[in-house]
Amino acid sequence: MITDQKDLNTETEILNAAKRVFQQKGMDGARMQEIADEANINKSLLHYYYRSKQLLFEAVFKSAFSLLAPQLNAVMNDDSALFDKIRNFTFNYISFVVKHPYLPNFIIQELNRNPEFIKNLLSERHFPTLEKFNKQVEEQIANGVIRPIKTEQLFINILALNIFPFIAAPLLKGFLKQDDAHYKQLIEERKTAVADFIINAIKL
Amino acid sequence: MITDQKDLNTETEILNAAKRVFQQKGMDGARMQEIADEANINKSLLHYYYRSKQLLFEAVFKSAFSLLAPQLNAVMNDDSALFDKIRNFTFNYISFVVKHPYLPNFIIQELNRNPEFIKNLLSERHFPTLEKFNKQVEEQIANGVIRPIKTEQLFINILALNIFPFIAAPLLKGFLKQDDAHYKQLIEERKTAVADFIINAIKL
DNA sequence: ATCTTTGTTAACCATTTGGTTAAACTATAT
DNA sequence: ATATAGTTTAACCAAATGGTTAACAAAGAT
Repeated sequence: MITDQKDLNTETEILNAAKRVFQQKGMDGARMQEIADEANINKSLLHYYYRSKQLLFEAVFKSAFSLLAPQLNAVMNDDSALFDKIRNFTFNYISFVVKHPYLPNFIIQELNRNPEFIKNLLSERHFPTLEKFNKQVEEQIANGVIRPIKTEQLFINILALNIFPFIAAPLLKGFLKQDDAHYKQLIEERKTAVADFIINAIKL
Repeated sequence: MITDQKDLNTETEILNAAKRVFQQKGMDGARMQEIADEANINKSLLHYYYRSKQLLFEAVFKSAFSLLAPQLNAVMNDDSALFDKIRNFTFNYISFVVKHPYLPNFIIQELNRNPEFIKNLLSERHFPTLEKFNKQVEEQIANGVIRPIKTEQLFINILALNIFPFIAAPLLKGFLKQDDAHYKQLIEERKTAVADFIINAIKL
C-alpha cells in the first residue's frame, strides 16, 4: 500500500501548484510545464494523476468554486435578520477574498469562457436557492422596514458591491491613481462601508 | 497611391475580425488563423498590416478602451447636478454595454493579465481625474444634501453596480436561475433602478 | 508599355505544447 | 530474497501555432 503521506503530498502539491498557475493565467494562458515546475515534479506526473489539462483544470475550478460557494450560502440561507446578514456577509466576504485575491476573477473569467459550466456546478452540489432570502426581503417590505425592491436586484447589488472591487482592481487603481497600499486601505474601509451603503439604500 | 476604399476596408476588416475574436477568447485563447478566417483573408495579411499578434491585440485593446473611456468621462467631467449625473450615467452606460456585451469583461480581463498596461492608456490620452466629481460630492455633503461618503468609494460603487452584472452574467444567471430573456429584462430594469438605489443610499 | 509600389497568397519553418512511452525506482507483501 | 504494484523520470511525438518567404497580382506613375 502507498504511504498516505507521500501520495497525498504529490497529488495535492500538484493541485496547489495548478491552482496558483491557473488562477493567475487562466485555462488558455496556463502551461502544463509551468505547473510541473511550480510543483517541482516531472510533467508526466501531471498526466499520471490527472489525465489531461482539461481534467486538472476542472479539479482546480471545482475546488475554487467550493471555497466560494459557502460564502454565498451565507447570504441566502441564514437565520439572522436582514440587516445583520448584509453586514456580516460584507465583512466576511471581503475578509475572505483579501486572502484569496485571484479567486473571484478566476471563477468569473472561466465561466465567461464556458458559460454552460455553471449548470454542472449548481446541479452537482444541491445549491441554495434565493427562496429564503426572498421571503425575508418581502417580509421586510411588507412591514415597511425597507423600500420595495426586487430580491434579484438586491442580490445582484450586494454581490456587485462586494466582488467588483477585486475583479476590477487594476482598472480602479488606475482611475483613482492609488498605489497598492492605498487601494488596500480603500478595500479595508469597504468591510463596513458597503453594508452601510446598502442598508441606507433600502431602509425606509 | 492606394485606393483609400480598398485599403481601409482590408485593414479595418482585420481589426473588426480581431475585435470579435479577441473579445470573446482573450489574448491567450485567440488564434491568428481564426482571425484570418473571420476576416476572410490569408493569415499572412494579418502580419502585413499588424506585425505581430501582440501588436494586433494592442490595436484592438486600445480601440475597445477608447469606446469605453468617453462613457466614464461622463461621470467625472460633466456640469449636470449630482443626482442627474448618476441617473444619466447609469442609463447611458447600461444602454451602451447592452450593445457591446463583451467589452467590459474584455478590458478587465486583459488588465488583470497585464496590470501595467493601464498606465500606458491613462498617460497617452490625457485622462480625466476625479477632481471635478470630488468637488461636487464634497459640496453636496457640506450642504447636507447627501450623507458623508468618500468620493472614491462612491465612484467604485457606481461602477460596480453598473458593470458587474455584465461581467458576472453567467454566474448570476446560474444563481438566479434566469434564462437569457429574463436576465436581459433584469438588466433593462437596472437602467433606472441602479440610479434610484445609489441616490437612496446617499440622500439625506 | 513598363516600372515600381502596394496588396495578397500558398508553401514553409521553428518552436511550443499537450500528451505518450518505456524504463527505472520505491516500497510493500509473500 | 523476490515478485508485485505503485511512483517518477527522461526521451520522444504529433499537432498546433506565430511568423517568414518568395512568388504573384493589381494599380499608379513615368
